[in-house]
Amino acid sequence: MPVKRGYNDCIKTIIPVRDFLDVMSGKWKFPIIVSIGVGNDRFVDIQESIPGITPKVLAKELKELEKHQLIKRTVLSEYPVKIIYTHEPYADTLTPIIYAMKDWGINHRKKVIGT
Amino acid sequence: MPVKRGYNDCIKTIIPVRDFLDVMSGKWKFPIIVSIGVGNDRFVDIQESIPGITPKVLAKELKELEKHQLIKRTVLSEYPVKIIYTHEPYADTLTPIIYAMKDWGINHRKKVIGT
DNA sequence: TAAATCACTTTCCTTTTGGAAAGCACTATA
DNA sequence: TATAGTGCTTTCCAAAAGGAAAGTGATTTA
Repeated sequence: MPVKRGYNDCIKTIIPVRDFLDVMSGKWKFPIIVSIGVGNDRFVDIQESIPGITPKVLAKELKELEKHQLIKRTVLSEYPVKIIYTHEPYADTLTPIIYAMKDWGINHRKKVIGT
Repeated sequence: MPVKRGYNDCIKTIIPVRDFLDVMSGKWKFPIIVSIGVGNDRFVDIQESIPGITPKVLAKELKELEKHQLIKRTVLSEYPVKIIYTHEPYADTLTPIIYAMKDWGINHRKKVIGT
């Protein structure tokens, strides 16, 4: 006769992981954070540093990152008007995750090519 | 006169980060990996351990994770027929990322509630 | 007056993701 | 024969994400 089974509770890990994903999911947010992190602070510079991103998507993602207090938008009233994007300190908390993803990606590419 | 500007190259980080995202992006893959990791090996157990997931989505994501050699699907010919899902060793390479995401999520929730 | 620069915005469209509800195939037991 | 358990699949649909291409508005220089 079948033994009664029951699932193991993992909600204490799943909830924070999903909190993280709610903020940082999608194809573009990490590339944008990385680009700003290396010093790209202008819209067009960020755009050119990320292959394939369109201005529409970049504008939308920048707004979301600003909303979550990961980046700051500053208007400089010079000519031509400059707008610069910089990291808020909170963005630095993502650094360990970025390195972990980067390491995984490097290893994964080796694995896939090596197969 | 405007100073010539040029973007900083961050492609060596962006490429591996995107390789990672190509495999692991989406709302459900990490929760599924976590659930299997704590010992849920049956379809329905995994389903019940992840709030909100539907069987359609779970089936699709399990196939993708299997394709990427992160989990293994094993058929046990008992009655009733059992199918169990277990981690491949490769799934363990995600552990540091899962902990980093979890820590970030816990801290983020504190920050948001505390505001 | 025309052109250039910058930082986007707008429109239109396709693709991907997610979700609700029901159904199906198999086997075994009552 | 009817019912139950397991692991899905199917259908239909809505929402979100992504992309191509062109346009906008403010300003200043030629």
